[in-house]
Amino acid sequence: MATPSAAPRVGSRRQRSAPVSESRYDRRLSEILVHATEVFCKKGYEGASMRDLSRESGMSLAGLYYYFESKERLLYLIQKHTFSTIVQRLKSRLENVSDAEQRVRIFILNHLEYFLANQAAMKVLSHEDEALKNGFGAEVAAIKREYYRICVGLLDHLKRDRRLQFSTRIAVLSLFGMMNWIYTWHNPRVDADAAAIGGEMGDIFLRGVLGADTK
Amino acid sequence: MATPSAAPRVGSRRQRSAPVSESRYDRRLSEILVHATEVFCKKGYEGASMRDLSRESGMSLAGLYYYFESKERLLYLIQKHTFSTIVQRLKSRLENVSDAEQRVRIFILNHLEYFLANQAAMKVLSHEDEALKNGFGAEVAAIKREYYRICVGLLDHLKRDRRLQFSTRIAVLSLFGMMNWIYTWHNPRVDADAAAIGGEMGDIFLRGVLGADTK
DNA sequence: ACTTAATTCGAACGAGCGTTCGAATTAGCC
DNA sequence: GGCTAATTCGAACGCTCGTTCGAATTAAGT
Repeated sequence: MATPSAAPRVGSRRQRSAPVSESRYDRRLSEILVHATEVFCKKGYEGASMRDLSRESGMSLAGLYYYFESKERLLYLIQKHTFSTIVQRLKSRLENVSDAEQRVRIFILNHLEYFLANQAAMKVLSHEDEALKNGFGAEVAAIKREYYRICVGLLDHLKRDRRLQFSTRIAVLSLFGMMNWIYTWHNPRVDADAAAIGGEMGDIFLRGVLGADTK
Repeated sequence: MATPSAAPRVGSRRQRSAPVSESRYDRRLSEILVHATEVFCKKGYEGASMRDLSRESGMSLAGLYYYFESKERLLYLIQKHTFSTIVQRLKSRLENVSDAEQRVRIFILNHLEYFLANQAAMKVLSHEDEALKNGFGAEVAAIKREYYRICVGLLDHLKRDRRLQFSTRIAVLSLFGMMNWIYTWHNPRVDADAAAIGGEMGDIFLRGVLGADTK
């Protein structure tokens, strides 16, 4: 989960960008991140205390600070990793597909699959959107903007191809709304899997925008 | 904003259900609720302190407790009032319309109009969904369920009328997602008004579900 | 086995939290 | 103007918060 590798004290940044093998430090940090994600998901960022995180991850309160310098940076690490991963997977999946409609369907499927497979992390990402201040927030916001721009690109492509007319902005944000809202209602014991839900949402959304012919 | 009227100490509930004229107490409580909504919207329920609320509303910290017995009850009052109002407005607007598609459009318009006219309150309602514990939470959840059931009813009506086939649950929750997500992106200086956005969303959503003919 | 560096922890810090209480102030009524 | 009840407030309560520090423990290299 954690990219850096093999340096001791917090604050001093790691340098090797290609970690040959995951160090002990990295593995432990990843574990903590997983537990922290669960706690942030359950109690919210503000509502979760460092003592909660300590209890959940089985490490002493002070021990946590060996791995990151503040609670805020912890949230940053979770958000950055989650978002980077979903963008990277999307890009790789889009590589071999050129049909405009198929590309939108892949976007939806990728988003929902990752969302449901990593519900806690994605809830933290969606729900704690404004929790990070200044520098931390800006970096995550940049990834988010890139992700948003990709979706805009896909829909503009579709619009051009089929000569459609609709507001790309509203369409993209509506689609994100449909998908992201899932964290408030999805129940794995009741609801279908990502492929099925993605299919239904894709049907509704795509019929919706494809029906918007040029007058 | 506050329904009760004309009793002094917190805890003792008010009785007159038809307040002839808004008492001083009610007016002051409403003011506090408005300011508190703003603060909860800006900093989140957990992130906002009673001292923040005191500063914003211009009343001393202790003075606030003359009007409600806890921070949690304050959130409850805000959520309950907001939700009740939107449901009540919806019902009155639906009274004179019988066409199934028109009724869905009214639902969307009502939701977005109220959302954009009371952005702070609706963000608190959407974002602080799980903040209330036990009793308080249950009562708000009941209103929410009623609102949800109304929307299910509208879509089932549409399905029956036009002999469509789609999952009502997914459709309803997708629609709520599209609409509620607006609190994360709407910018009054850039984006259109509720009628225009509601039109676009209604087009996408309705073409989406209306296209789902029985095979 | 010994040394050095990496990791973990108990205990404490000051600050801020939600809430309470009794006294002070104000408004409404004769 | 004086009385009563409604309203407001300063000061403090006990508690939890995020963070720090120095010492104790563990792992790694020789």
